[in-house]
Amino acid sequence: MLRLTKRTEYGLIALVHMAELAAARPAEAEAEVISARAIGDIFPVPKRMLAEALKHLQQGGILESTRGVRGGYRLSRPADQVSLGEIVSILEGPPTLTSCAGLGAASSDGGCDVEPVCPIRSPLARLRTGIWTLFEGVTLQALADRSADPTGLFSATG
Amino acid sequence: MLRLTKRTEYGLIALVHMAELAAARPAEAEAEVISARAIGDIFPVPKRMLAEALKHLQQGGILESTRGVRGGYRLSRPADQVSLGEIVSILEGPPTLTSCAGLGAASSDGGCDVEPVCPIRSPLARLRTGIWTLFEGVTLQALADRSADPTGLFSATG
DNA sequence: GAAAAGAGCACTAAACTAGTGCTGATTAAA
DNA sequence: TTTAATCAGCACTAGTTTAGTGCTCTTTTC
Repeated sequence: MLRLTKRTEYGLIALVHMAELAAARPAEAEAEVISARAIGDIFPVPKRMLAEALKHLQQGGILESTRGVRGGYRLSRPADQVSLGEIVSILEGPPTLTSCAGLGAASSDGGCDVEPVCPIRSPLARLRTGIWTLFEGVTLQALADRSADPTGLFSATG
Repeated sequence: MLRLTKRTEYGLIALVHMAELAAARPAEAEAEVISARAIGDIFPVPKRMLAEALKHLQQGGILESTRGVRGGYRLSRPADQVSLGEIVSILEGPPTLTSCAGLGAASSDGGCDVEPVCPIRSPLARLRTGIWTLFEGVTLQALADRSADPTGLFSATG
């Protein structure tokens, strides 16, 4: 039912928390690292899964990691330069909607028998683009600003 | 990865096909019924799964069924009065995005330990609304019009 | 009747998800 | 130099979901 995985949820919780910490700091101050353990102590989520998510986010370039005692993670970019699309894409791949509507188009269509006569391929591909656009337009900053509408669809500027 | 199920795909294929048939007919003409077998003969999809999808769509009120020889299904409403949101909602439930962000809000939150301190509940609920709005805004008619943008997000009127 | 078609229930196999176990590498601090 | 905190990597299990099939029953036209 168009659901994000738990790992993505945990990753998002951690990222939003880091963005909130950053917002509470003077803009010039360097971001301090925060360990997976520390985040897991704050939010009652399975610590190992949380660590998995953080690891992936590091590999995806959203987080920087420091190892060893007093190590941890921090955002590698300001929160307003990280999109939800990028986060979700790293943690569970880009939204595909259907098996045949991958971003790369033709490459992933090999296995679909319907493709030559499929009446929904093209419209669903456009719909997927719409969803993707929505995700790309939501920044981590917007997610962390709890009172705001992250999509911008319902605010005055829309 | 935010993917629709196969059953939903098959249901959409059938519905779009019916909408195309309707478009090729004079507006006043009554829609003829088309059997699950006939649709399955046109598109190379598992016939039984297709039948499952059609059955659900009938139960959901989008299709009318006629039993017996020469029976089958037809749209119970014009294609421009059926939204993709309604279709998806019938075939796999409304998009929830996260386990705790159900449409009914509080009722489905019982099992979430994070809820009291969750930093992403509210923003994700708004994002879910955005996706839902997108789905609600796409009509079956728009899906059947292959050259058009079903979301309306990228057309001149947007 | 016979055959075509939908309605309903139950079942299996494969894939995915959530979560855990364990070991290794790196680094600050005692 | 030892210790402990922390990230990094691999593999494994159990539960759930998804895809697809089997079978029977009812309805309706011919």
